[in-house]
Amino acid sequence: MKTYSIGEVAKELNLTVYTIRYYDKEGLIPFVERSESGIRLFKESDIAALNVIECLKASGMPIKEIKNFIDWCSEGDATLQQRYDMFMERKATVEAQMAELRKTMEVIEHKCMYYQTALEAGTEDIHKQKNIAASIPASR
Amino acid sequence: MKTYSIGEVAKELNLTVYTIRYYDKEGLIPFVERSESGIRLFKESDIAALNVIECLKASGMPIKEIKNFIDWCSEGDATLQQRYDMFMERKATVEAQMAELRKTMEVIEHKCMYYQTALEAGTEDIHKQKNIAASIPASR
DNA sequence: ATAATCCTTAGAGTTAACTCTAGGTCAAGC
DNA sequence: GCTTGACCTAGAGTTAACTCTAAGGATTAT
Repeated sequence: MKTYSIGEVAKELNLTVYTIRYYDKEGLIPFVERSESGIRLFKESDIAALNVIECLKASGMPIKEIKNFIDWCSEGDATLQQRYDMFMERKATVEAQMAELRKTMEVIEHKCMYYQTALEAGTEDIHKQKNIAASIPASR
Repeated sequence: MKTYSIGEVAKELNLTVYTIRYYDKEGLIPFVERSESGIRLFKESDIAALNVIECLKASGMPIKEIKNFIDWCSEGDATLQQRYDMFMERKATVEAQMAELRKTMEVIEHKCMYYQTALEAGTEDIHKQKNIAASIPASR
């Protein structure tokens, strides 16, 4: 079976070798086998597992919680429920993150328009005028 | 004009007073005025500014870059172009983050289904069977 | 066979963003 | 007038996730 070196895996996953060794130290990839001389030999399935780890990381999960999941995987079918629950919870947090990003985007888009208008006018005062203008009728 | 204490602002924005003081230390809120005895007096507009800061933070912008923006704001109309460019760039990065979150979500949803099937079968082997089954016709 | 370029470990250093502590000052209520 | 709780600063401590260094072993290319 073909295997890959840590450098090859790092390049493929856009990680540094330091990061992969750090993940190993933290117990995220206990399944990676070694050559007689101690060199890590990554199988295709190990790379797939690293991709899942990257996905969990992208979902905002801290390394220690990812380790829990990896431990559950090693424990077999007895932990299927935990793993299912974990992914359902991940789904909920990612949905929440998407909702927050949409809110953030709204504010940013509003600011883009604000500065576009200000740029066209050559001054930010154009926005302050709005309120002054609105107050004129009352002052008449 | 009504003002608010740091504690009131912290509660309203769901921050700690430590965090707000830290932002002040980092130069994010130089416009907040003080009482004679040195106590911070937050105006409504200061709270609005903190909301923009929170928005930039939510977009993944580091504090030091947010400070650049705050400095530009103090410099007036001469920096309108920079500020516009900055928000346009923010818009692009938030769009990229949304795209990545969508990818992450796909993987997670796939995993949810994977574990649902495994739970129903009582074993993860159900997924390994797929490949074995697929290889049977060839082995006949 | 020897240089270059991988790989290994243990452990120290870095960075961002808080988070807290110590030692004070200040303002409101009893 | 005194206690209580919120405010202040300077600076130390924490945490997560890397990131790198030192010292050495293995593999490949000429």
